[in-house]
Amino acid sequence: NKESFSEMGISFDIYSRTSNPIHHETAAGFFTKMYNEGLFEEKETEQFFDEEKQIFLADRYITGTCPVCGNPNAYGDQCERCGSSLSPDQLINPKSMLSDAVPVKKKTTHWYFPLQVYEPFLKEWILVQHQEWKNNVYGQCKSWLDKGLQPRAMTRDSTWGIKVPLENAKGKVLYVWFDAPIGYISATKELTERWKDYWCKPDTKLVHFIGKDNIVFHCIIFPAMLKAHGGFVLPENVPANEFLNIEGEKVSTSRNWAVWINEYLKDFPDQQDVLRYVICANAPETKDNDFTWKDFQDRTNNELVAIFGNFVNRTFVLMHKLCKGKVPPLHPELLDGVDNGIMEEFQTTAAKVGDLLEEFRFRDALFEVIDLARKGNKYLQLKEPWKKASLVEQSEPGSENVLTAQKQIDNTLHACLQLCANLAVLINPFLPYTAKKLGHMMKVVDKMLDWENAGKTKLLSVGYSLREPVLLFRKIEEEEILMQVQKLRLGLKESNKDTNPVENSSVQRTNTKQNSKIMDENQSEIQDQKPVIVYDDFAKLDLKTGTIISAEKIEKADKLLKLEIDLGKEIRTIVSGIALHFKSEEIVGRQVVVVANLVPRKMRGIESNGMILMAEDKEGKLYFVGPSESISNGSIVS
RNA sequence: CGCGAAGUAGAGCAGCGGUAGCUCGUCGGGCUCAUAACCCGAAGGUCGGAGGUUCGAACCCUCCCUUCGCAACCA
Repeated sequence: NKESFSEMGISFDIYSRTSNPIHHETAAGFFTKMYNEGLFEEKETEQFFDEEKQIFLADRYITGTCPVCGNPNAYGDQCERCGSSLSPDQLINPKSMLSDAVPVKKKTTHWYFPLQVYEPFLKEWILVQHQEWKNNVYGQCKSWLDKGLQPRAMTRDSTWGIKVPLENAKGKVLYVWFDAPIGYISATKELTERWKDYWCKPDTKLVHFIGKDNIVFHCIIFPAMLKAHGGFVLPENVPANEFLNIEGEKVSTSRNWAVWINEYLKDFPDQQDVLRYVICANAPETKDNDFTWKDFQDRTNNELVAIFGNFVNRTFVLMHKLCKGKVPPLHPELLDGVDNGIMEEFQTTAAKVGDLLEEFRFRDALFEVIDLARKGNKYLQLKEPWKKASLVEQSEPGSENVLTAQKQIDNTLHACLQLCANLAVLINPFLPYTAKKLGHMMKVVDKMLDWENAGKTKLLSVGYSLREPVLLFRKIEEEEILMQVQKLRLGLKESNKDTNPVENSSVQRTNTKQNSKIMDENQSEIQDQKPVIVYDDFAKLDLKTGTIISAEKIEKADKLLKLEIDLGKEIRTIVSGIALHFKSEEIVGRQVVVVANLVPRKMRGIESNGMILMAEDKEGKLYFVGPSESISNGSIVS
C-alpha cells in the first residue's frame, strides 16, 4: 500500500483509484467519443437466455448431452469427458445450469471494438518500429498480431462497473479492460489541470511498468483504443517484468508467503536500501527469479558492505588520516595514467548507467555502479597511499621525497573522494537513503545528487572539510537470515491455524481476478462504498453459519475449491474461488458464514449452492468471516 | 499438437555459428589503510533432453521435457 511504498522511499505523484467520479466521467467520455464517431460495431447477437431467471447465459452455463461422446454433462463450450470444443447449439437437450430451464435464444446488443481494423497499424507500430521491446513483450504481441485480431466486446451485461453512457444500454457496463487503462488518464487529470501536457503532446514518453500477465492489454488493446480515439500519445515502451518468487515459492499474501515491508523495517531498521538493492540486482527482468534470504545476505555482505561501503569507508578514513579531513588539492604535474584512468571512468560509467536506465535494464545499470566502486578499490590498492604515508613519516620533513609523496597521496585521495561523490550521484536512483548518507558525510546539499552531476570530476571543492565516515551498510549475520526464513515458514503455518475471524470487516469479496489486477496497476481500490439499501434488501439474504467438513481442489481450475459445508440440517456443496489463497487441508473444520439462498451455479461442472463470506484486506489477503466462538451449525446470521 | 517467455558452473546472469564468459561464493598463496579490499593461482559446466544441418552449434532447424504467464475457470 501507499505507506509501505513511502517507507521504502518510493513516492507517487498521484495514487488513485478507478472508483473515483473523475474516472467514471473520463471513461464514459472516452466511450462516448468513440461511439459518436462510429468506431464501435453495435452487434446484436443471439445469446441463450434463461427465461426463468431472466438472465443471459454464457456458453459454459448451458449443459446438455455431448453429441460426440454422449456425456450427459457436457458444457456449452466444451465436453470435459472427450475434450471436444462445442457450441451450445450442438448440445442435445440443453438446459440452463441456473434453473434447469430450456435456454431460449434472445437478442442482446453489445458494442464491439473492431481490433482487426487497427491490425495493420499495430503491426507497423510494434513489429517494425518497436523491435527494441523486450523479448517477452514483443513475442506475445507478435503472436497476437500474427494470429489476427478479432473484434472484442467493450461492454458487458453486469450490475457493477461503469455504466455504458447510452440511452438504450440498461444493464450494460464497460468492460473492465476498457476502462481500467483509461484510469491512467483519469489519475493524471486528478493530478493536474495540465494533464494534456502529458497525454497529448508528442514529446511525452509514456511507459507502462507492468508484470508479464498484462502485456496484451497494454500493448495491443489500449494502444488501439488510444489510436482510435485520437489525440493521445502511445506507449513508448512497456518493459514488462517476469515474476519474483520468495524462497522458491510464489508470493502469496493470503498464505502469508511474503516479506512485509513494515516487518522488514522492524527487523532491519533504517535498511531500506539493502532490500532495494537486492531486489533490483536480482530483478526478474528476463525470467522469473527468486528472492532468498541467503542471497539477501550474500549480496549485502559481499557487494554493499565489502565493495561499496568499504571503498567509501577506507577513502574517508585515509582522507582523515592523511589529508587532515579536507579535500586535498590536485597536483596535475604528478597525475599518471592510472589517475587519469579512474577519473575518465566516472564519465564512462555515468554514461553507461544512463544508457542502461533508458533501456530499462536496471539490473545491469546497478551492476555498473557497484563495479565503479570495485574499480575504486583497485585504484586505491594500486596507489597504496598508506605506504607513501609511512614513507613520509620515516623521511626527513620538508624533503623533496616527502613533498612528492604527499602530493601523490593528495592526488589519490582527491580522485577517490570525487569518486565517492560520483557514487553518491549514480546510486541515488537506486539507493536514495545511501546517497543521502553520503551527501551528509561530504557535507553537500541534496541538489548535488541530481543526475546531471553524474560523471563530473569536480563535485567536491578542494580544501572543503568533510565529516567522519559513517558506515553505510552493516553486515547481515547468519542468525538474522535464519530467523527470517523461519519466520516465513512459521508465518505460513500460523495463517493456516488462525481461527480468529475478522470482526470489524464484513466486506464481501466481489472483485474478480481482473479487477484485482487493475487495482495493482492503478494503485486503486474497488468501490468501497455501495449505494444505500433498505432493510428489506438485507433481509432477503439467508445467512447461516456452517462448518467446512471437506475441501478438495477441482481439476483444471486453478482457483476453485469444492467445499462441503455442514449447515446443521443439511450438507451443502459450495464451490469457492479461494484455492490460490488456502490449501484445502488447512481450512477443514473452520466455521464460516454462508449465503444460503444464492442462486445455484455450476462451476467446472460442480454445482455450487451458496457462497462463503470472506473479507479482503488492502493487500488482497483473504480472511474467513465467522462467529467469534464456536456455534451450532445452521445458526441464523442477521 | 492453443499462444508467448524461460531453462548455461553452488547462486545470479551474459554470450546467440568458430577454442564456454562475467559477478558473488568455494579452496590455496601474497598483501594490509579498510566493515577487509586488492593481486596471483585452483577447483567447479556433457550450455534442459533427443535427433538433424554444418568443416564446426550453447547459438540454426525438428521433436520432446520442465517452469511461469496468456487463454478458460474465478457467486
